[in-house]
Amino acid sequence: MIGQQVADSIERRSGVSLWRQIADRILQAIAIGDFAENAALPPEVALAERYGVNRHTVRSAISALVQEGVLRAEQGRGTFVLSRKRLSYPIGARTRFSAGLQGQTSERHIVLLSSSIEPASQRVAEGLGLARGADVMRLETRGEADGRSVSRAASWFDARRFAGIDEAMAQTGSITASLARFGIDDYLRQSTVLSARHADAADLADLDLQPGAIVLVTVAVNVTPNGQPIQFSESRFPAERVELKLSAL
Amino acid sequence: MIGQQVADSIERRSGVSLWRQIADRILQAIAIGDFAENAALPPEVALAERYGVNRHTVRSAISALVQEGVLRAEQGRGTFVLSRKRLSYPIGARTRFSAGLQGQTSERHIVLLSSSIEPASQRVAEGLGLARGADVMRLETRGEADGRSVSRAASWFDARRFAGIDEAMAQTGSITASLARFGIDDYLRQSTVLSARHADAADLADLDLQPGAIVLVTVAVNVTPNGQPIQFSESRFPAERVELKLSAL
DNA sequence: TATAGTTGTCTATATCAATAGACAAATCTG
DNA sequence: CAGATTTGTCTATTGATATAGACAACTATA
Repeated sequence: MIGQQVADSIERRSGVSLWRQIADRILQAIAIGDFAENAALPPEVALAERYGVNRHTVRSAISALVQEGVLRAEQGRGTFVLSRKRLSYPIGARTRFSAGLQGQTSERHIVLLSSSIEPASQRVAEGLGLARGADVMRLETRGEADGRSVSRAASWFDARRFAGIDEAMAQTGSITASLARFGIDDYLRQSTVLSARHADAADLADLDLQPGAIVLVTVAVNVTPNGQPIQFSESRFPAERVELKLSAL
Repeated sequence: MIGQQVADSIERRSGVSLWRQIADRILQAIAIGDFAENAALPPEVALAERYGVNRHTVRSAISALVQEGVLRAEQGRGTFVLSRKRLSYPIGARTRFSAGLQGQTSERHIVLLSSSIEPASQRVAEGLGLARGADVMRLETRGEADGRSVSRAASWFDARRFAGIDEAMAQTGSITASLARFGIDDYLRQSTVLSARHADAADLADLDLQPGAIVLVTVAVNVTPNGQPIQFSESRFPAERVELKLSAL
């Protein structure tokens, strides 16, 4: 047994079904590296014993992961790991989507899903240093790497200062490039608050997740080098595909 | 409706029961501040309609939260919010347990649960810059603030250099103070990797959580100012009680 | 080519999760 | 006090979850 892999049992009558808990464990074991890519999982009977459940329950977990494209089951041979480990997404003073994932993926970009102008809510106004109710431009975006959805975010900008930033985003596919059109050559991450929760219906659809998945949530403010807030954002990352690596810049 | 509170619906046949999903939503709404302390929740029928479920399902969610000490239900009057918002736990180059929570709580300390000497696993050895299998001291600790469990961690130290650090921890209740006894006046956080998952059986017991809860997981390395690794740790935070605030120091 | 080991399928049963409806009990308001 | 609002309790029914056992289908290997 590698590391301090705890032989933790499973919780009953928890509101989370046993098959989902086991699927979570398997996903995590893969992400941690307990199972190499293309390696065979232990046979169903062994897993059932290890988790203290019926073989059929293990089968439910596995079939969910097969559906999800993480595993491949072959009758008579075994069940094999397909999926890669989690992407490691760096967060620090200079967080950039594409720069951060360099080397880990061959292709990545941001897709603009929608944009709208709305009055600033309390927290958006605070984050951007505007009056509550002031016009803000809201961009809904999805980050993709190698065809997998790795993030889903809402960003808010001062609608007056950054009028037309939605078009810039659609054209460039990059926040950094879009801000450059408004004379912002550099920006820093001022603050990041991190939490986690179950994915809601919107997350499931946008990030192509299975129900019951967990998302990491960051709420952040980007500022110019001299401290003026320019972007307030809430991003959601699928915990099964992404981990956040904090660099203290 | 405050902010962009999405009226997101609930996922069926997800492996996560509806009542648990709704309990999660309510917890989150409280943590975000949608419901003030002592405020009344909307009546059960209203919640049922809002989430598109039966009233009994909402009642299951509420009774779980009552059990958990987050809500208080009073017949004829309504259901009220007891719990505080989430603690905001700072993470940066100088992360210290007690220093970080200053101002948010009146009382906090670290409890040493157990200690042992074991051979270093792969990742511990890498983190501490030791040979795999070298003796390391492992400390299991729980962080408490105002009587609530807010973290659960395993820490590893070079057993030769820090022989007896377990006793120091037991006496001082502080990592910083214990390290000082070994001539470490200052240390920095070199790296932090962040992920999230469902709480396992050990987490549930240690952090006094209800089954189905989510934990934030950080894996970190602390180093001396000149870069020598001294501590490798894996910490788990209950997502419903704690958020992590990243400071780019 | 046997045989052991593995995944796939079927039937049956018990428990949990969710819906539905009705009414009691407590509280608040006019 | 009367009526409206809200939580608490009960019964009944349906579907999802989990267990149990048996056997078929396929694969690898001695």
